[in-house]
Amino acid sequence: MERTSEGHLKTLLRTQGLRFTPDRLRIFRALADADKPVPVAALISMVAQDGVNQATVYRTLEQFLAVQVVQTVLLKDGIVAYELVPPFSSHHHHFICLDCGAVQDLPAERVDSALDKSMEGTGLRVMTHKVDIYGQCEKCHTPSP
Amino acid sequence: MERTSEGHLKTLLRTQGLRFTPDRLRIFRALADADKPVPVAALISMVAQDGVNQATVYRTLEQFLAVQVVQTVLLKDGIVAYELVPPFSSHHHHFICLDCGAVQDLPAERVDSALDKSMEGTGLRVMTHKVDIYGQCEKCHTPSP
DNA sequence: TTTTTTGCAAAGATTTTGCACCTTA
DNA sequence: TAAGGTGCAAAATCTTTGCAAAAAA
Repeated sequence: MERTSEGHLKTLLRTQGLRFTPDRLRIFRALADADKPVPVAALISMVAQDGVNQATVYRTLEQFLAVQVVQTVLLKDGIVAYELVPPFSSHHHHFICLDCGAVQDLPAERVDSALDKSMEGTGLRVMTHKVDIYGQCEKCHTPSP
Repeated sequence: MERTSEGHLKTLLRTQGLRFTPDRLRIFRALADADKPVPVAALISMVAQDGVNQATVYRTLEQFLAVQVVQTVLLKDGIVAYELVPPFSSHHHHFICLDCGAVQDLPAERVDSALDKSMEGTGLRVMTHKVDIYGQCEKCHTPSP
């Protein structure tokens, strides 16, 4: 049986009563290739080359969000971007540079356990979380003329 | 000298070459009163009662964001909301219910220190961070017919 | 009095929709 | 062939702008 990420997408979509179509796969691949959060506008132009209509992108993102294929992330200046979530990508956190807007992934383990511990006994049922750290990346705080 | 939050806002705005106006104060108060992240649309209607124009809300949020009076937060379904940041509000994290969308603040200490530790030696200059935890609030996972 | 802010209403963008046609399962 | 998905273009929304009048410093 298929063990690829795309195979898993196919299974997941079908399980949810959705179809595995060429357009959906193209959108999925664009997100996988980008390997960082992508704003809708950027995603639209990325897949436009493959002939995917923008209405399809909006509709697909809504579905992907509903079935947990993607999640939204806030970039600098309040721009919303989309990225794949586990198991389509690794669980990680973000470092967002407030100067240049670059986003880099951070391994999540260290923070995760502290986070879990801090939620014990709250009566809240934790399903997932997002940690975004903001500051200056190396490039932006390195001395320059 | 003034020690109130509004006094501080006044000082901050002036320091940044911005003016302390009635409309800006109204918007600030609406956010303070809400005491939780407010989507733009909601903020617009809240202050509309006080006669604040919607263009003013957009312009003010942009300035408040620039001078760090507010920050953006992502609610369920990718809705962007605004909330005051320290020292205008306490530093905290969010718990967002994936069922009903309710947001509640969580004390931040426990996670913060783990977070700081995890960033040591990365070469990144941390300025702030956001931690959003998603799951089901008590109401939503309490047994019901 | 100088500089910024605001209102208004129009312009521009972004998203959503309806419906006929095409695909997947 | 039944249930979804997609394209298209219009409609509905949401945001931004220009400019003249009003307000802050």
